Amino acid sequence: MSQAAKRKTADAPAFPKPGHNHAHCTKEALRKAEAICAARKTKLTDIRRQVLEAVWRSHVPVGAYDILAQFNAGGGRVAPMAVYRALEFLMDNGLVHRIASLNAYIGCAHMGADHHAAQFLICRSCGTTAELESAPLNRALTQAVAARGFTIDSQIVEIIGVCPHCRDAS
Amino acid sequence: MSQAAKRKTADAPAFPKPGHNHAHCTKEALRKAEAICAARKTKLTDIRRQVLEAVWRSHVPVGAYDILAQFNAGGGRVAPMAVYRALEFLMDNGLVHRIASLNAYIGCAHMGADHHAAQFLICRSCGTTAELESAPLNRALTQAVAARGFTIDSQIVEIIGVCPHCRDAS
DNA sequence: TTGAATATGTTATAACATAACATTATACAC
DNA sequence: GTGTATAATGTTATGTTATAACATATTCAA
Ligand SMILES: [Zn+2]
Ligand SMILES: [Zn+2]
Ligand SMILES: [Zn+2]
Ligand SMILES: [Zn+2]
Repeated sequence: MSQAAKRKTADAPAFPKPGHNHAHCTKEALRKAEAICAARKTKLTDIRRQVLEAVWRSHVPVGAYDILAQFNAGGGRVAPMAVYRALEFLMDNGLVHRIASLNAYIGCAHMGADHHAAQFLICRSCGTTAELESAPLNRALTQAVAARGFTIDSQIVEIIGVCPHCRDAS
Repeated sequence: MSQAAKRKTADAPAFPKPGHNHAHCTKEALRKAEAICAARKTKLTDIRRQVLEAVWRSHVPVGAYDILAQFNAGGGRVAPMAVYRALEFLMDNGLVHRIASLNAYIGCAHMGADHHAAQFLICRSCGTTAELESAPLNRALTQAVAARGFTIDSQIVEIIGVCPHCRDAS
């Protein structure tokens, strides 16, 4: 394998496939979340874990009220605040991202990498959303912003399009 | 002037200054909007023009209900739908952009350039928001996305930070 | 001039998010 | 263990953003 190919692969992990073993994604996410909270001495309480699990049900961003509906499906009585507070905790701890263009939330695919500067690919066909993580893109962005004399705090990068699996299926 | 400096200048137009002649910005925007609508054979009706003017009151993105409040300040009775419909028209015609991270709207700084793929710098201090328009950034983004097998439809790029004027003032 | 398309008016409601304050749980010093 | 401070959750209400559905008016061309 060439160096170029290696770099490309490193920059471009696979887009989540329709039939993949998602139980594994979820299990890993929960495991890492426990580890991160332990390391940070923050508490992954019941409701926070449940919200994290709800967010990891799939690779499609989920709305706060969708999570709420899941909780209350069996006659529960959870209030919106509880969900929003859990989401805030999870975002503060780098376990979940908010997708601004969808008003929805998704599990962080790079827990522990300490990036509050994620970039997303959002399939408008299946909804699957993946983190991009491209070093060249980050460099270009940093440079373009600096050239304008602007000091960057945070960023929202959400690319809407069609994922490879939906493209191949059509 | 060197080629490099020219390129940099071309890539990095000035961030809107606090004391600039904003009446000129507004006037130009309205003039271009008329021209674009004429060319596209779409109608810049009264309410649409008024919403466009409201959006151009400053370089700070404005919320739909803020626009509504302006209209109704003198005892008017405009409904939210009217504002949202006008905004939809203006966005469809490339005259206004939505800032997803703020749920707010801003006049397009490059009318006629046919870019539904704008990128924004948002000052968290003064609120001033400018379009970025960086060719290297666009190239990096296109390439990073293509490397993932993703077909891009549209993008949301919003960089939050501190503008040069606020930085210098602090 | 009449019919189709476009634009606006009107009412209601959906969808997303936070404020404010009460209560309960946890941890830690004493 | 007891008190006490902090963190977490519960509860109620409300704020904010956006759209659905249907009625009416305007425009424009055949
Ligand atoms: Zn998965
Ligand atoms: Zn897809
Ligand atoms: Zn101006
Ligand atoms: Zn500023």
